[in-house]
Parts: sequence; C-alpha cells; structure tokens
Amino acid sequence: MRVIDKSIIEEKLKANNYKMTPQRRAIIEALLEHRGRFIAAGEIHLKTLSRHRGTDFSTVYRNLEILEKMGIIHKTSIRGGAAIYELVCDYSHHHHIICKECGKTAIINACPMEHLIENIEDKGFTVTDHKFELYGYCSKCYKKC
Amino acid sequence: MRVIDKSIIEEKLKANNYKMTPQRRAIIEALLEHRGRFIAAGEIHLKTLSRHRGTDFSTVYRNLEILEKMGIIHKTSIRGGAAIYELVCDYSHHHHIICKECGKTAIINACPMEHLIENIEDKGFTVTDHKFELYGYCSKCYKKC
DNA sequence: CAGTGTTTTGCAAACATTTTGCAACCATTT
DNA sequence: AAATGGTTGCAAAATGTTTGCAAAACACTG
Repeated sequence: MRVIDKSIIEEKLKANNYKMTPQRRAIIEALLEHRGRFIAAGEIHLKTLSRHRGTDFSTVYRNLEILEKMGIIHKTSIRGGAAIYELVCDYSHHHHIICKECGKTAIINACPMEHLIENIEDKGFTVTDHKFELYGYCSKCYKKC
Repeated sequence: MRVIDKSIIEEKLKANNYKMTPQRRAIIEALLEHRGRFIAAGEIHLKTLSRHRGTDFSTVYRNLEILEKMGIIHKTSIRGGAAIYELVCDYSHHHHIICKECGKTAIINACPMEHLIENIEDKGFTVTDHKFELYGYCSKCYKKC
C-alpha cells in the first residue's frame, strides 16, 4: 500500500497529459496539508491563495474536478450541504468517519459491502459505487460542544 | 412497523404545532407520489405547483426543512450535488440503494453499523449518525445506458 | 532556446441553489 | 373584535458552482 504524496500525484497528472502549474501545485499542497480532513472548496481556495496569490476560484473548481475524476481526491457533502473534498490517502479501499465540526476524518478499514453483495443483487440494481460514512465529533470538538 | 402515509404526517405535524395548509399538503402529496424515489427540491416545487399554483420556492424549502427535522423525509445528495429528498417510508432503520439516473431507490434492510461499532469507538470519535448508500442503475436505466 | 500546439489561467458573467426579511394572511384563542 | 402565533408570497441577497473567452503558461520539438 503506497501512501499518496506530491510526487505520485504529479506522476499521475503527467500520465494523463495534465501539466504542472504553480496554481495546480498550490492546490495540491493545500490538500496535502489537510490530509485526513475534509475541507470545502472555499477553504482550499484560501489556502491556495497563500501559496500562489491571484489563483481564481474557477481554477480551484476546475482542478478539483480533475483530481476527483482521477481518483486523487474524494468529494462528498454532509447532509446535502456544500461539497467537501479530501485527498485519498492511500490506494486501499476504505471508508471514513467525519467530524461534523472540523472535518477531521479517520479511516474505517472495514467495508460493509463485503457482506452485502448477495443481499442487494436481487433488487434489480446494478451497483457501481457506494458510500459509507459515519458522522459525529472528534474528541476535541466533542468537548467543545 | 407502520408504513408512513398522509395521515401519519398530518398527525405528526399537528403534534408539533404545525398547521396544515394547502401548500404544505401539496408538498407532502408530491413527496408521497414519489415514495421510494429521491427527488430534488426543484422537482418537488414543480409537482407542488400543479397541486397548488403559486406556491413559492421558499415555501417548499421551508417545509422541506421542517419535514426533515421531524424525521419525515431524508435529505442527501449524490456526490456533493444539489440536495435530494425522499419520504422516510417506514419507521425502521434502513439504508438505500439509489439509481444515479432516475433517483429510484430500494431499501437495504441490513445496517453495517451492527458489526462495526467496536471497530470505531477506539478512534476517539463520538458517532452521531451514519450514511450508507449504494449507487448504481435500476434495471430500466441500466438498459438505456 | 526559439517555435509550436495544447493546456491552463484569470476575468467576468452567468447560472443554480438556498436563505432571509418583511408585510400580509389565516385560523384559533381570548 | 383584538391578539396571538404559525405561514405565506415576494423580492432580494447570499452561497456555491460553472462557463466562454482571450491571453498566458507549459512541455516538447528540433
């Protein structure tokens, strides 16, 4: 299991004919800095600005879309709110528990699908992907609330 | 296990001091018509209009919020997109498989949490809720794509 | 290291979604 | 009939995201 880092991401992008720009690098660095934590597009933009001033919001969105399509980041949202993003930290399949307060995440290595596939196939659905997320509070935020 | 219908919802609302208005009724009927299917706020608004013309979008949103807080509907979203809603069809805990094309859902009675609680508690998180959703295509939409 | 084709960017504007303040309304109670 | 408290439509704003376009930047090539 290879943990993701900057060079892996750059390789991947290159392999898909994406070029490395300061903006893109800044966005990736912002995400790396937040490893293990979901953040909103707005926060990513802010962090990116401090690394490469003038980066536009649209650039951030465009790059997040690219990174997501390449499986480098996860996109989700808490109860239908604004989208939040997180670096995929390694290549193994896993799920998350997400702090509703600060976005901190922990990995859940178990995947419920293993036990459920038979259960589902006779519903007539063809399953392409699944989401299993736990929400709650990390120890820090739990004390505050 | 009591399956939800119009009268249950009306009872619940009344018990919480909410009044039954034509608009609210129209919104609920629109949701009932879509039982077993997630729909977006925009669609609910459209359906509501045909039952009670002039109903404003804000009214729809306000009522969806109320219904959600009372546990009558579920709110979620597919990959960070716009919010989608569905009537909670019964009072038992369960999960969904959602068709990415038409929003049709099926119930998954198994809950992965049953087997996982121990696994998670030593991460320092206090779990308040969880989401387990499968995505794919229902038989109809699968043929089309 | 200039030339080339492609990608990427910033900007501005558009678009989509959701929320809010407010005055008016309605049903029920006093 | 006045008062109460939830509810609505309207208009506007806030929020979040996407797009078209011309200019700039990038990775190659020779």
